[in-house]
Amino acid sequence: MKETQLGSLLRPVRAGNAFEETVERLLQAVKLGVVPFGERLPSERDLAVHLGISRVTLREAIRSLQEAGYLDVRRGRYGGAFVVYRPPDPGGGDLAEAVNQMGAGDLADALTYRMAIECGAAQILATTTLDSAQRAMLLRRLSDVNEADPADYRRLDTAFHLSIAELTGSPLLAAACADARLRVTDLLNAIPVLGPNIAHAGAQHQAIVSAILAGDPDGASRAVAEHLEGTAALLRGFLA
Amino acid sequence: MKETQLGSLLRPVRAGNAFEETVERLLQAVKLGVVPFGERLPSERDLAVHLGISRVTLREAIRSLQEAGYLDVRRGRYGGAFVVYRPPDPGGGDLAEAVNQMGAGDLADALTYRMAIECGAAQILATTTLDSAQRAMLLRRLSDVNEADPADYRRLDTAFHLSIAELTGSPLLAAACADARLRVTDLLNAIPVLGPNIAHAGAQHQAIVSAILAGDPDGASRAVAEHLEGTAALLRGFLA
DNA sequence: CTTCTACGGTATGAAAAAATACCAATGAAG
DNA sequence: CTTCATTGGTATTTTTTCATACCGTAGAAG
Repeated sequence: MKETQLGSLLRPVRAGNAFEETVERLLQAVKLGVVPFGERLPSERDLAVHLGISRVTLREAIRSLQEAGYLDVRRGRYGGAFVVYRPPDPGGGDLAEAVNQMGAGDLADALTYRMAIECGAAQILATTTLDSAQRAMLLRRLSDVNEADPADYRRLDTAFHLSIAELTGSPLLAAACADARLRVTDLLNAIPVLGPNIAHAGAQHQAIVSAILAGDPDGASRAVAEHLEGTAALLRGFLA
Repeated sequence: MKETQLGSLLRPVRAGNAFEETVERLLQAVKLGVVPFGERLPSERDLAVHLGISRVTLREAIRSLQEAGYLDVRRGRYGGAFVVYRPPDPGGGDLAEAVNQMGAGDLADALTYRMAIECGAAQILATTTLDSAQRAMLLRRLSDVNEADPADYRRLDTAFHLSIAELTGSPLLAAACADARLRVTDLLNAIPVLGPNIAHAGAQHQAIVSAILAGDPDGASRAVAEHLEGTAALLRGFLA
C-alpha cells in the first residue's frame, strides 16, 4: 500500500480542542437552522451529555456564541440558550469573499465530498422499499421546501436533503451528509435566494423524489448530481 | 426541522479520550494492512504531529498495542514500532460470533454507509477525466489484487477500494471511505479467502475499473453496488 | 572501535478538560 | 404570594493531555 493511503488513516485524531469543536458544532446547528430562530437549545446538562463533553466546556462555547451575538442566554426555569440569529439578508454580496476565504482545494474537496455522499444516499434510498410513513415524510419535506417562505428557504432545503440520508436508516450516512452540508453552509448562505432559482431547484427536488419513489437508483443519483452541480459550478466560478 | 435531525448535529464531539481514539486508529491501520507485516510505523515524533496529539499520549497507545501483541517496539537508531500482526488464518470459523458481537443495527448502518460512500466515489471518479498517471495507478491497484498472494489479499483489496476514493482528489471522501471500510474490517477478516470468491471479486473489480475508465458513472456505481452487495448479504446472513 | 544520529525512554510542570457539588434566579402552578 | 422545579452560574478538585527538555540505545559509517 502506498504512502498516500497512510494519510487517510494517520490523519489527525482531533480537529482541535474540545472547546473549539463545540463552538463549531453549535454554530453550525444555528446556521443550518437545526434550531430555528427564537427556539432554545437543550439545557446545558442535556447538551453536555449528548455532545460527550463536560458542562464547563460547553458553557465556555455557549458564552462565546452569546458574545458573538448568536445566542441569548437566560437563566431560571424556562430559561436557556435561545437562538438570536437570522441568516444574512439573501442579497449575497460577499460571495466572492466567502469563497476565497476557504481555500480553493478545500472548496473542491467539500463539493466532491458532498456530491458523493448525497448521490450515494439518494441511490440507496431508491433501492429501498419505503413504507407509507417514510414516503409521507419525504413528500412532506418536499412540499415544505416548495412552499417555503424565502427567509426559511435554506433551512427547509437543508432539512429536505438531510431527510434523504436519514431515511436510509443509517445514522453514519446521515451524519456524513450533515457534515458535508456544513462545509458549504456559509457559502450557500451567501447565495441570494431568487425566485427563478427556487423554481428551478423545486423542479430538481421533485425529480429526485420521483426517482426515489419510482425505485430508480440511477435516476435518483443523476437528479441529485444535476441539482448539486448547479450550485457547485456557481461557487467554483467565484474562485479568484 | 424535526428533532430527528438534531441527532445528526448534536452528536458527540468526541468519540472517546485521546488515548482511546489513538489506539483505535493505530489498530485499524494495522488490521487494514496500511502498515504491512514487518514494516514500521513512522517515528513517534512524526506520528504525534500527524495525529495531532502529544507524544506522551501516542506512546501510551503504542504501548497498549505492544502489550496486546500487535507491535514490536525497538529502540535505538533504525528502531521503531514494527507490525507483528498477521490477519487471522483465513478459515473464517468465528464469523457468526464476530457478526453478532457487533449489534444488528450497527452492522446494517455500517454496510449502508459503506455502500453509499463507495458507490458515490466510483460514480464521481467515472465523471472525472483521469490523466495517464491516474489511470496507471488504478490499473496497478487492480492487477495488484488480481495477482495477490492469498495472505495479502485483504490488504491489497483494501488498497484498491481506497484508491478509487483517493483518485477523486477529495481527502474528505478518502477519509470517509477508509472509515467505512474500517467498520467492517474485523468481519471481512473472518471471511475465508477462497479461490472462487477471489475470481468472482476479480471480475467485479475489473468491471468497476472498466466502467470508471469508460466514463460510465451509472455503470461504475452499479458495479460497486453489486460487488459490495455480495459481501453485505453474506454478513447479514450471519445475524442471529 | 569510535562517532554520529535517529530513534525510543523518562521526567516534570503547565494547561485543558472533566467530575462534582452547590448557589441563584426565574416564572408557572397552586 | 408562596412553592418548587428547572434552568443557568460558580467554585473546587481530580484527571487527562500537552509541551519541553533531556537521557539511553542501537547500528551504520568512517
